[in-house]
Amino acid sequence: MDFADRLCSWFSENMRDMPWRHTRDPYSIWVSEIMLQQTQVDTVIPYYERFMKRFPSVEALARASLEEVLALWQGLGYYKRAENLHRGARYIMEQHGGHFPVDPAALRKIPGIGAYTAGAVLSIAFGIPAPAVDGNVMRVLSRLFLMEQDVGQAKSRPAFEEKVMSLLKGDPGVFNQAMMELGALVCTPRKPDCPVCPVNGFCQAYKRNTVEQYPVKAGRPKPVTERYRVLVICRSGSYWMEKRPGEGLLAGLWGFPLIGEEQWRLVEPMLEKKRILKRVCHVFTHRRWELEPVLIEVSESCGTLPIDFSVPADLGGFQTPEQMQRLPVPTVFRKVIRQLDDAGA
DNA sequence: AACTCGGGGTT
DNA sequence: AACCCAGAGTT
Repeated sequence: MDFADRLCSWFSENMRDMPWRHTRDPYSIWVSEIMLQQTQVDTVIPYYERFMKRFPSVEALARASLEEVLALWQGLGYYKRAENLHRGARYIMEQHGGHFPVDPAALRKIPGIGAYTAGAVLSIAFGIPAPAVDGNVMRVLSRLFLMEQDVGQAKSRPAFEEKVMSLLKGDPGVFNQAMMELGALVCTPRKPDCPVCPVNGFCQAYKRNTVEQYPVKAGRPKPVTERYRVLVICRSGSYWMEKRPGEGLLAGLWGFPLIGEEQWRLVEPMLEKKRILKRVCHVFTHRRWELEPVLIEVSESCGTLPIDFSVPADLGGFQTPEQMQRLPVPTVFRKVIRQLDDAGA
């Protein structure tokens, strides 16, 4: 039995059940792969179920509004993925008559499909031998072959893709998924379970007892802390929310106005009804927000606040709790809303 | 090549 | 607290 035989036979007996493993429909595989980018399987599953129920086909997704797609995506993170998925559906309708191209170069032109996702769709949906190299696969390969390339660097990718192709045999979709499953269940980042690994006989790092020295990866800088006051402006039971700018962090999502300390010092003395809520902390990959929410009650337009209440309704407005529920509001602002609820507001 | 872009699970 | 996750796009 060679490497692929052992790997795939282990996979057939140990693979987890996932909704997208019951189909080879390219649209279904595409949606799952986009959601799974930098996101763990158990986190994705409920989002995937809801998404496929609402948008069962490329046509259905292409017809939808971006707002509705973002609303289903809220809480999943990396919201550009949702925008690209939506754009991609319209692109596939217009450029390919609603059918997925079976060609690698054509797939790569679809927004949001990069080297990994193209390989995943080609192999899983179409059975084409193509490398699908994600973080799991790089870790497995680096241990198998003592690969010293930094897995965080783009220039390392070709070496990993070559190794995959040298091992690939049988059904490419099964093989690629088996490699990822091995990385997720056995060849884990810390404390890998080498004694039960079906391919430990092929693993050079296991042979030398250096498994935990792989993969090689440069460290990340710590998130930078930013502090803001959050203006939670209440007018007769509704709350002021704004659509964030189209670029940058949490682009296009809805939230409360954030102001720095210096601006707060100008506004704070002029406010009558205010109430400081419990601090909210939220960590992004490279930033850490420490938020101090301030509940402010106003009757009419409050000129002392640095807010323009006369913007178009699609850019900002007073929202009832029910309306807030339907808007795409990222987790950090949901945390603020939670403090509001806890405070009995 | 480096930076940006979320949120949550694990250890 | 550190690390990682079925990565891609921009600069």
